[in-house]
Amino acid sequence: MPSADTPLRALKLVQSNSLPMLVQKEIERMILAGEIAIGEWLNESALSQRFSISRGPVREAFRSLEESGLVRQEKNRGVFVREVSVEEADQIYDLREALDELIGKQVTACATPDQIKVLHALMEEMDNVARADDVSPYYALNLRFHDRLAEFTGNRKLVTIYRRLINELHLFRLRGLSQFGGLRKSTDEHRAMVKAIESKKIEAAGRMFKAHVVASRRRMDKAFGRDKTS
Amino acid sequence: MPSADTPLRALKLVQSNSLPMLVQKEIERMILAGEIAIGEWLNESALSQRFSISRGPVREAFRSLEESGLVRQEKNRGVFVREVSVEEADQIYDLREALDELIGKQVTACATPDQIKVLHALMEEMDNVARADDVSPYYALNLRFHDRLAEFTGNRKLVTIYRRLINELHLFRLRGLSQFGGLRKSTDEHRAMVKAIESKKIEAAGRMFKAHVVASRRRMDKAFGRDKTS
DNA sequence: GGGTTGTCGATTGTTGACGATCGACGATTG
DNA sequence: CAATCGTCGATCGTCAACAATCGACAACCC
Repeated sequence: MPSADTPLRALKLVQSNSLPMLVQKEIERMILAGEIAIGEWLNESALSQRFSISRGPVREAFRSLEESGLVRQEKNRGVFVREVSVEEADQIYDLREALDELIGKQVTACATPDQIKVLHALMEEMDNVARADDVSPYYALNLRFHDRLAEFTGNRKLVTIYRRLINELHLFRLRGLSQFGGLRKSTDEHRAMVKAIESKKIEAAGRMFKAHVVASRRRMDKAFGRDKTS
Repeated sequence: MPSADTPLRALKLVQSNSLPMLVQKEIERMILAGEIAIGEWLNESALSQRFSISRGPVREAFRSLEESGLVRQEKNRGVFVREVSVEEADQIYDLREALDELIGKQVTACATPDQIKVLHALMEEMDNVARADDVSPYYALNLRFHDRLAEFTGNRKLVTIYRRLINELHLFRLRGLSQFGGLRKSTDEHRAMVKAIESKKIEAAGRMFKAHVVASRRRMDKAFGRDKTS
């Protein structure tokens, strides 16, 4: 949390963040936090008034958000929070399988002891909330866990793409509000993944990561009451 | 080439394309065609005057272009065509390996005879220009070939991501204008890829596609005079 | 003369206003 | 009474003007 208490920090903040960027981040936060419902219409002037700015920066933020897949724009109608269909979620999972496999391999190849410590710490936290079957914080921690893994590859483009996909999947999950459980199994898989990283077996880690996504997709399918026997 | 000769087409065109979108596409074209140099500064008002519109739509187009990775924005300074570093190109190739492997597998799993025909046609064209060592048209055909393959997966998100990566790689290539040859080897690999698709061997196709990216990266490294012995 | 500081033109950031378009509501007609 | 058409309010698309910021050049001081 970057607090702007000192003038120095405030200066850097003002220099780096433009109005449209700030608006973009705030709207993104609102969408991901569920403050704006899926499919809901985003009123340009209402938002600009809410932020006490004009419509220009809001429109620019909309363009960024559209490109990153969070909203959809209809000409002369406005922008809406995107609704991710089942088919699309499926396609995203296909991508995640490939990307997570890559993440597993790359992290195994280049992870530092410090980074592995971070992973262990996150796993411990997740263990705690999983024991209490506390889905909401578990979900957040899970996101952080996978995000860190993506970061540890050192591949910034990968991180960007990965985050966008996760965001869109989040959009899909928000439709059915069930957080589909399987917390214990998930933690077991995480443990196996980190173990694979520590053992420096690149290919094995890749398979492990991919398997985790596959299992994760299965859990989701189950929660949404559809079987993928094919 | 979508000609707007009939009023019906023009209507659809006007309805779907907004000014910012048009500008975005045009600037994207200019960048990829090399009409604007790498690192070059994009003058907001100059562009708006050139298109006979105001600065608003241009600014919105900039936001989209930034999010898609073609330009970089510096606050109070303007936007510049992004310069893709060697490190970044490397990272993109890592991603391409994973994505192309996925593409190979998925296309093999679901390609229709018609689609395979399209691939054959493209390969034949490439053969012709390769025989003449005509790099420029070969390059364009190669892009189309891979783009079609991505499309044939039916995974729209994959297509979007793939195209962005290809665009950024193109940005990198534009730095050193050498189109790094190896045309014959490239066509051989393409033939092997399509053969794998036709034989319906999913895993083999995946490996073949990945290998093509690896070889392609090697050729680039060579052309840029750096060895990857590590 | 080297370095610093003030000033200026150019460009970006932001705004408020105007015209165009859309969806909804109510009037009209068969 | 139902279906269609016209009108109206709300919202989007676009624009032109204003304010803030930057880089460069020149004047100034030591």
